Amino acid sequence: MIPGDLEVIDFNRRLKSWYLENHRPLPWRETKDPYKIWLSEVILQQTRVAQGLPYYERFTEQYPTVFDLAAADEREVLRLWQGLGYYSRARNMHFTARQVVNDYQGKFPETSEKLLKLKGLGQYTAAAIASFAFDEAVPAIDGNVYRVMARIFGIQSDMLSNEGKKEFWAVGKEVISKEDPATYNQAMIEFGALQCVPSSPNCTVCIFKDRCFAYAHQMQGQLPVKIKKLTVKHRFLNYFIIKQGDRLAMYERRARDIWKGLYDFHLIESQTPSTTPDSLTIPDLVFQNLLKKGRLTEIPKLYSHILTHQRLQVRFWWLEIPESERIDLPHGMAFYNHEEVEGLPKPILIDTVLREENYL
DNA sequence: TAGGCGTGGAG
DNA sequence: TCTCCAAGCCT
Repeated sequence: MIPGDLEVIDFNRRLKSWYLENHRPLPWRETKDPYKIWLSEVILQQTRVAQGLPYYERFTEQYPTVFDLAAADEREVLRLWQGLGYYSRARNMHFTARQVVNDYQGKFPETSEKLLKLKGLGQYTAAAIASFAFDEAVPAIDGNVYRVMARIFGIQSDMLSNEGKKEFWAVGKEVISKEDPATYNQAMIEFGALQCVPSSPNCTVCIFKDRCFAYAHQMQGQLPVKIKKLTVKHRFLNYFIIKQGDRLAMYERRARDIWKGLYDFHLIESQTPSTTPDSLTIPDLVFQNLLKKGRLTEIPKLYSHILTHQRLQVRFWWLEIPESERIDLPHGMAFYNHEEVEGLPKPILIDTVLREENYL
């Protein structure tokens, strides 16, 4: 199934001509600036173009150069990232911007091997930047490309296993155009995104239908092979929004857990869905004290929030403290006024609740 | 190395 | 309501 030299030339010619006619005009394709290409690649990791595009516009506007990004506070970067998910991408991106400024005089390394050393850049992203910005002939194999390669070339090894990845990589190195690797990589990705789509691809109009393994064997639904075992954990979260005047008590999530670096409220996790605060175990003496001093109001709506590997059932209470009370907050918490709360990076769930409660 | 890490859209 | 998944990476 792996094409010979002549087939590779024919494959590349067809692929490139398809790309030139069909590709979407996306802003990061209009530049050779490695900084902007890097931004776009990090934003687009596990993210659809439609979702990432507005973030790319905002980031390039707010931080036109790597120096601007390096000079920003991490909190500010996370706030701009809010809603995109996988927040470690933003933290790593900020870290790497500072490294590029401090260790590389603001210039990105120009080979995939060196790019790979930077935090937040894996095999795919390093190859993408190296080929798009510096025309290095390395295959950039993302989910789209795995799918295209598995189907056309009939590669049946598990794309999520290390062995499988090696095989795709080896074939990719054979097939990539040495004359124009940048366009080859863009074209493979775009072909997967527009033509060779995951479900129900329209193969009758495909330029490769005469030489596609999956089409010949009607295995579009079976390829690529992905063996994944995902266990979804159920969690029950109980949030107390401590409010005094217009100020809310929030704290930064620092543990190795979801939403690291983002801000939320006083949280009590329970093993079962809770109905009343009385049924919760409240070990925190400071918070027990607060409960006595404040007025507790339940937000009746039960929120469910779905992450890749967790299903959250979340209940919220307002805990309003009279302005006259002088109080201590649980450890690590601080009060933020309305404007500050708006400016803090928050999980989308927290932002949604504050909007529905007409606070934001 | 396998499991953790968000959010939103589509079927 | 459920499943899949979308330009993956880190530990």
